[in-house]
Amino acid sequence: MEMLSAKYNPAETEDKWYSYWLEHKFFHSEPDSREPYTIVIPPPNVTGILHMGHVLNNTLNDVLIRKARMDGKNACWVPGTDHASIATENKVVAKLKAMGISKEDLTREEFLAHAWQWKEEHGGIILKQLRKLGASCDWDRTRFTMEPDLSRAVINTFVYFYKKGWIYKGVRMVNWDPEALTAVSDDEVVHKDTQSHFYHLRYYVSDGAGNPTGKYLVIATTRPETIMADAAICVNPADERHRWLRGKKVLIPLINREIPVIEDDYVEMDFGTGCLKVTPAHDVHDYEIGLRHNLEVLDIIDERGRLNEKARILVGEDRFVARKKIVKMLEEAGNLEKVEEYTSPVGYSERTNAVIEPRLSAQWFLKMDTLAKVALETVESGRTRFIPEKYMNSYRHWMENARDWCISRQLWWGQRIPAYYLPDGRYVVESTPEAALEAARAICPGIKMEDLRQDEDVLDTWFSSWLWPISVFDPDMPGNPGHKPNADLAYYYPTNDLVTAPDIIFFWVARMIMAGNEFMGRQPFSNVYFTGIVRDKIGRKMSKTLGNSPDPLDLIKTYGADAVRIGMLLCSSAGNDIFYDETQVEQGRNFCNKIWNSYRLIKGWNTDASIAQPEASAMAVKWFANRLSLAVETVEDHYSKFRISDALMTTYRLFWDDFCSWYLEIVKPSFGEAMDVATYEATLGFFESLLKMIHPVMPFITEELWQNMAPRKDGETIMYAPSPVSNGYDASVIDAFAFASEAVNGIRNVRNQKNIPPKEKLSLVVKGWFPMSMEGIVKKMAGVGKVDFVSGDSKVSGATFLVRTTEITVPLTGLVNEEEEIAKLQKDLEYQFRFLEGVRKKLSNAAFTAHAPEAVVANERKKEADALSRIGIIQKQLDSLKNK
RNA sequence: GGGUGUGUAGCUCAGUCGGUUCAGAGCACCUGCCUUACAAGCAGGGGGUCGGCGGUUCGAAUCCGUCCACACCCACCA
Repeated sequence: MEMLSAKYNPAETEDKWYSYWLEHKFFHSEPDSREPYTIVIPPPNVTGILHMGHVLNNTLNDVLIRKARMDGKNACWVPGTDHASIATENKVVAKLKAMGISKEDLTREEFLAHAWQWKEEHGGIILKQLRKLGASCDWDRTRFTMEPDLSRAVINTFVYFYKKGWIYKGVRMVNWDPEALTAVSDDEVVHKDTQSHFYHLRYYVSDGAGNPTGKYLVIATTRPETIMADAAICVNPADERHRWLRGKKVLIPLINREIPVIEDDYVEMDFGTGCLKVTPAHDVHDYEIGLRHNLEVLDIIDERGRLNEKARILVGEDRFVARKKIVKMLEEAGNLEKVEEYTSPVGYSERTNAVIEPRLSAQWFLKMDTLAKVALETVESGRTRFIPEKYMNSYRHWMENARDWCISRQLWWGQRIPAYYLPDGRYVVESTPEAALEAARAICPGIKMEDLRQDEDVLDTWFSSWLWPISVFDPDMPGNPGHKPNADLAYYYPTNDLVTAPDIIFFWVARMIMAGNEFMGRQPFSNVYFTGIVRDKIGRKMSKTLGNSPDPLDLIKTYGADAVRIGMLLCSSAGNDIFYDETQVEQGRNFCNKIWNSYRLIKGWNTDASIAQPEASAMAVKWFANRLSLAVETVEDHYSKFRISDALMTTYRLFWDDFCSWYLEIVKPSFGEAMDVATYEATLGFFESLLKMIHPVMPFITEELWQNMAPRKDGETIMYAPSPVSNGYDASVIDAFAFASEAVNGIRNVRNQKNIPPKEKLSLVVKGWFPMSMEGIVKKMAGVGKVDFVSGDSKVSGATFLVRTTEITVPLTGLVNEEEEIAKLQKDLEYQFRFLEGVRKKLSNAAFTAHAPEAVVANERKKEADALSRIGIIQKQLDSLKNK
């Protein structure tokens, strides 16, 4: 074989192996007799592009799915995209605007044609990008939430709930986005403290004939532009200050419309002036007061946030412009008493950042009570587990307070609500126009198709994505009349793990649990792993506007996909935000290089059957076999608890420290010499096990080396090589090696301090316990030629150090500075005395020996004995140095 | 305003049941090395009052209280 380059080159290998995997359909899954392991991707927006959050999420997904595959499960990762109605419609509107086309000038059909074209151009880019990351999705199963199949699932679901009586239409105060021209759900409103003003306005008491008397009351409002819609002034019935107003009428400034003064407990006496203007059409709470007092609802703001003709003044002005103007008018009219600076929470649209306008409109709602109750129970019973568990609390709070879900959106991009109106205003809900016509004829014989008008609204995007774990397998959705059993659904559902960000716990996770329970009678996934939010290294969220988000594809190009995956995983403990730092990707790249070069070393070795296995090598093989088993157990434990970064770190250190720095250095033959066959084969075996352990996190380099290290047939892959298993381990071997490595460190330390070149052989005098099996290893790793084991009374001089209670001396006549040696020993002695003092204090405490468990006390006694023994040794050394 | 969570080395984090020579890891840093796999490397090293205070206990990074700082979620004081 050709010489491998000194540096790993990811670009060359990644495309090659990804194509190989695709070619052999290694990612594809079909139901069979194996245990299934299923993940559905959190579908990214169809027109989105890959950002660091996706990298994190999909790396974790890929690690889990690859691990499961190597564990022998039938692993299926279903990819796909979300039509993201508001986000996508906004993008299309913006694009059309740039082309000089306004949405209003288009018919619904024309607009949708543009939208679909946009989708064809940009849709799925993100899925292609995921391939660069190594994501092993079953691409044959790729889904899109607005494809015909999944749309059918959505419509059927709507009809299902409507017929169940859980979907209803109602006029409600909704969160209106005047830019997107649609209602949005409560969850899509972001409250931000906003600097504004508190205007104190005089309302004069009417004389009964619509003329102002000299008396007035004062209200405080942040929205003076809505006074024309006032229906009453409200005071608290217990408020003495305003008793005189009872039964009076007052006049709205500027327009002089007469409104009553009413009383309601809602009004806080100590806030503002104690007088509240009630504007039922433009405030949720005012609307409720209006209902209680039977007040007129006067809507003076249009869908774009402009005053309409009902306002009588400032008609056509934007609400914020109108606010400025009306303040001036009020001031001139003498109605403005004062203006205060004021900060209050204001709702903004998550999508457009427009200030939300509370607005009355007819919307469709889905009842949440039963769905939420069952969904809460699913998580509380542990059928779905949250990792980390802390999200349980907010989940419970939300589920216990879930309000009915406003599922209609005044958009075109999405599934159109299957409600069909008759000319008389009645409507029917059916999954197809034909069925609707039939239903309509039942209540209105002779009606024709062209008489029916379908509802203009579409459904909230989440009303399709909540079906995702079911609909990707069976778009017909169980629960509907005539539904046939579906083999895929039966096999893959419920899915195992869901990896997602915590900010969509209510939008998506909770609702999938609801749909899963409703249609399947059980949870859609067993575990939900919440990732953190990816931030830059100084803690800011990654965003386009800040420009602090690297392009993942650039990173992959520079460092390689494996390195990017490692960089992401290194800093990702579950549930904590991720502070992304490019140095972590560098660390990943360095690790790739380390793996690469260790392989170059092994590959360069020649074997010679006539060479006997050196003792040190035999011991190293024995030790590493044990060490490997221990690590496998640790890693498995980490995976079982979703501690992915810990699993990675354990593997990383096993490879770098134990395998490269210790094992390979021990078995490495001198330059130009051959190696014995037994060691060589054991080494290859270890290396393969290590590659398999690393593969889920670094798929490309491990496939490359695995393919290279032995002849492989076409169609073979490390992807399906079984995960290494533990054969159990002998703790005494691992401990003996640990002792040996401490001894080696001590000797190297002496070498460093005395400036002894590495090639110069040292001799060693050992007093005390020493694992004889490790002698060869110590000799090789520390450059030691001769070891003398002597009794405790022997006098030795040189550089001395302790390993546990064993005294090891490097005899160095000439090189040892006795002053320094004495100072060092004295310092050590002091430490030992302090330590002993602490231990004895504990032991002399009667309460301690009485209360503490036997094992703890015994351990303290051992500590005492060890300390005494070490003190004895050090003192003897000091004596011999001083008496010279 | 209410709730939840976090605070351990310069940075990112682990630390399970209160007790192992427990104060750890990785990175960064310092010193010495271009030693024939790897300078993207090797060998060695320094560094923390476990956010503050108080309590429980024989014993506290760990449990309780309180305060401080930060983060997130929820929320109608017009």
